[in-house]
Amino acid sequence: MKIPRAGLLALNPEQRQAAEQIHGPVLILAGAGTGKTRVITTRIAWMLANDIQARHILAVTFTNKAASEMRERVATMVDQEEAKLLTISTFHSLCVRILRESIEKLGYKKTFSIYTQSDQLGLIKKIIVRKAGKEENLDPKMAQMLISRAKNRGIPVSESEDALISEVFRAYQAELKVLNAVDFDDLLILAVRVLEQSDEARAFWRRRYRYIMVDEFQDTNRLQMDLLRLLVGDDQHICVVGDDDQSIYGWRGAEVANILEFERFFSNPKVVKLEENYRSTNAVLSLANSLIRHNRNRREKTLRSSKGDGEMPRILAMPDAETEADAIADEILTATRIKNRPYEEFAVLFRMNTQSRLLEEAMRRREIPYRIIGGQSFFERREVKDLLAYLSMFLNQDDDVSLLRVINSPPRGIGDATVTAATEFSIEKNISVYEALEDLEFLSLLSSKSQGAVARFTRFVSGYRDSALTDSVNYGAMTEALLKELNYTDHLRKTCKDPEEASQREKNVRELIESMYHHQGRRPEKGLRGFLDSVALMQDREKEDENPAPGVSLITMHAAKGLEFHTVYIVGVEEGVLPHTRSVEEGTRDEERRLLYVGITRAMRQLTITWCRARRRYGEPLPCYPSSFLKEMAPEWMLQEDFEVLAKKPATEEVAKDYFARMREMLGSK
DNA sequence: ATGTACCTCTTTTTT
DNA sequence: AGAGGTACAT
Repeated sequence: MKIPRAGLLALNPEQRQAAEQIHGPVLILAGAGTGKTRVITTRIAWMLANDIQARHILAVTFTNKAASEMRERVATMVDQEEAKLLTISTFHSLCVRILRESIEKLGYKKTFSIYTQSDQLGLIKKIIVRKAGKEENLDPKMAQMLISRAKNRGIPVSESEDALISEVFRAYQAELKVLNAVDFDDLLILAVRVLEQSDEARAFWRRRYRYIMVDEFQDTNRLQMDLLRLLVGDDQHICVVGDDDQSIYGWRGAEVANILEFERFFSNPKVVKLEENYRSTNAVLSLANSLIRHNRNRREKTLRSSKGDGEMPRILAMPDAETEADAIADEILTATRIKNRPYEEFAVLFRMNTQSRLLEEAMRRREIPYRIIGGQSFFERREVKDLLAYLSMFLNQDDDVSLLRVINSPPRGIGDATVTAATEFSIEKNISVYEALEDLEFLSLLSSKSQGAVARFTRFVSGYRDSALTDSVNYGAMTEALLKELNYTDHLRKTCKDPEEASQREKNVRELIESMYHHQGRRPEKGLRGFLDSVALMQDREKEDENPAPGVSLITMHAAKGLEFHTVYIVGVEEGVLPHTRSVEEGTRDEERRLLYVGITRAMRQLTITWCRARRRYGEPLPCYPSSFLKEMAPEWMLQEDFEVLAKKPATEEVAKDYFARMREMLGSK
């Protein structure tokens, strides 16, 4: 009881109001940097102090990272044992939890596999080839996007515009069911369906979660809203926290309407606005406010802070992206050397991942440590995916995608011809590929050499299957045995160009196994299945509880949401990049504006926005122009400069002093 | 069955 | 400029 009181006292009046309102629908409009996480965690503590049972509280986030952060923050405020009983989870893991319990009501098997984006893409590619041959130039990524969009909107197949895509869609969905697999969208769709169709399931889950909180509510899509409405009981204890100005996932189906028209879904909510910003200077906030004002259709908010005006944000024109990267890297190097500032205080934000390459090179040349957030996820690496596919195949024998991935990697004499034959046989007989491989009729079609190879493979798989299916299996040790049997290290050395790559991949394998032991130790009850589930849902680029590498952050504006840095550079703010050409075409300029707004509000004290006069595209140089957003922002809160002019200007006294100080330090440190 | 050389096409953001 | 896929050679 003491602790939550103290927690409440640390809040401003609006925050406190938000935290104390624990009954009925509540909408908290939390501007950037207004202490929203603190409000949520205090609110949870307050609920517990008011004798609401921990097991009845559910907090939903979008990312694993947000969930674990919240878990940690709550743990510092409340009793440890109670904290363990709280459910703090992402939408997707919540759905997995519901489905592992109740999916059989929908005629699915409980052992279903979860297909990640890349599994999904692989399957779609295969179906396109099968349905359309290669003549049809149907982009699999495009198909994937359309399918996902249709699924999220709940549009039946026939209504999709394109006939071919709708055929692919139908085939894809049927195939998933045969494979006993679900994709990310299915997790939500099926969870909603279970709750809709089964009174028993709905009652069960409503009884379980009586108080629900949702973070980053502006990012919820239709399905997530459906899920919430089904989960929220008659007493309507739901509290959502979000900021419509930071809604940047519209392209993934997020509906700003969920927050803009919250009253439509839950009547008479208590609405609290948080506008006191604890992160940035007034200069940064004024710039941000002046930009976001240009969006229509939003809940009016004006951020303010008591930090003073601070340093003037700069808008810097650069000749090209190479110079841009070099100039920023130089400046960071100087600041760290002279002012002794840690690299962690700096971040460079960009619109597209491809922009990170030049920055990385610039950092590397100067030996500036950096971390790229985003990029290829650990679990998407080839060697990691391979091993996970083996495990998934052991667990779900209908999982053809995993089987086909590993059937000849490492090579074991089962070639394309055999694989194609097995696939065709399985389709014809309506059985899984694995069953086809065991089928005597199928085997009789093969040469005796292939027969031997296939028989060796099925014997190998069945050798692991039984132990994989045992709940208490030590899967870390099992995987190590598997590695040895596969001679996987040799395989890596053979298939990698240079030994350096091979050793990096070996390291990744090692790390995967470590994370298995780790998971085994922490959640022993969940078994191998639980491990694979959490891995599939870990699209998060940072691995579980990995201590982040120190250094300058190189990060997309999307991935930067929720983070803050003393000094922020936003690069490539050009018409066509931000706003991106495609967004302009699609009529989503407002969302691009919000994206820049998110970028700006990451800065605590120093902000620099740069744009280039030229940029390479497909290797060709292309002239560029400053983003129209730059003209929308308050000129009195920005310093507009041209890097080329600046570079030629004779050094001012202070700059010269800095320079000599830097030289001295560099010489002295050697 | 495996490896290599070209050729294509690409660029948004990701739970 | 780079990745990924295809065609062809070994």
